[in-house]
Amino acid sequence: MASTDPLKRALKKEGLRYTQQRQSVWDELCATDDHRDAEEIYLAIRQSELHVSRATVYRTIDVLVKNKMVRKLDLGDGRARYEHKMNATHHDHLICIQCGKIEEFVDEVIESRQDEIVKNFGYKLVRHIHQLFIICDECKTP
Amino acid sequence: MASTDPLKRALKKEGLRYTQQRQSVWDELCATDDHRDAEEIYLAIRQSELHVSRATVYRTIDVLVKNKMVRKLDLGDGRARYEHKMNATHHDHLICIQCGKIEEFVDEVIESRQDEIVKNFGYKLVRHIHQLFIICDECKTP
DNA sequence: TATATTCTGAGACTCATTCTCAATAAGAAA
DNA sequence: TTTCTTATTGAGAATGAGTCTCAGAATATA
Ligand SMILES: [Mn+2]
Ligand SMILES: [Mn+2]
Ligand SMILES: [Zn+2]
Ligand SMILES: [Zn+2]
Repeated sequence: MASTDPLKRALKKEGLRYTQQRQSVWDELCATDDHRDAEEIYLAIRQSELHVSRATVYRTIDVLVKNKMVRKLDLGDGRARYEHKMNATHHDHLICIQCGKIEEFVDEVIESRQDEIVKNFGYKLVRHIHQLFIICDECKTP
Repeated sequence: MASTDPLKRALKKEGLRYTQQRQSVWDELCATDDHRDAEEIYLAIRQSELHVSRATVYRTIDVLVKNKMVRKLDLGDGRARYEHKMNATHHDHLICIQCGKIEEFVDEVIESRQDEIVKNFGYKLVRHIHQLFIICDECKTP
């Protein structure tokens, strides 16, 4: 019965126990499609009755990232951000350098070009980071 | 006579004084084409007779980055890396996830595709980060 | 030379993240 | 269920890159 539950499946695979805390971290990450940092996840869970520590939030996120349920983003502002990968396809990000707003983009031309570049070097692409920094409409002073 | 010296020109423009310490940081950054962190720059200068503090290394690098003489890179390993931009054209990086080796690439197709993506959103591209993580030949176990 | 201003270095500080370890909870076994 | 073993948790200490402070040193200006 646990095989359809991605959290339980991942924990079993890792030889880890299922706990309320781990469930709450995963639930909170899935609650929005935002790109939030660990503190935001921590505070959101604290809003509810459940008690979770920062350490547990970080530790659980690590498991989720390792099992490809969550993506970790480094947007250059000194703290990692996370987004769940439930029924999400690969995409990269546009970031407003003024307000931090994040938008997503996909471009097949770039994706295949990346593979080609790496192939020309004789390597294999493991992963990539592609971020476009812009100034969004609200932040543009006319 | 100072107008041909990029350091003196930048310092003048910023209303800052020319000092031995600032010269040494710039010299050390130009000494190699590597992508080094602040500690490496600091230690390299210390190898010579000149005394420089970490604070001054960081402060000087900030001035150089602001004046586009040096590029700051965030390769995801927790500390910033720097490369001088003397007679260097724009490029992005391939990084070995095993040994950290860095190689450079340029791709005009990707560069123009980026502009197009951003234009479709109605924005203007300020800067971008594009990193391809691979496993290099030496790190590949056959 | 005298005076005003900027720079510098040592080390304190910040802040996200990781670590420690005693108390607690999960789950296997009985 | 109760017991027993082991993993998990939380509080706060530790870490580490980078920043800040401030008194003394250096530089520019008069
Ligand atoms: Mn996203
Ligand atoms: Mn480079
Ligand atoms: Zn904005
Ligand atoms: Zn390698």
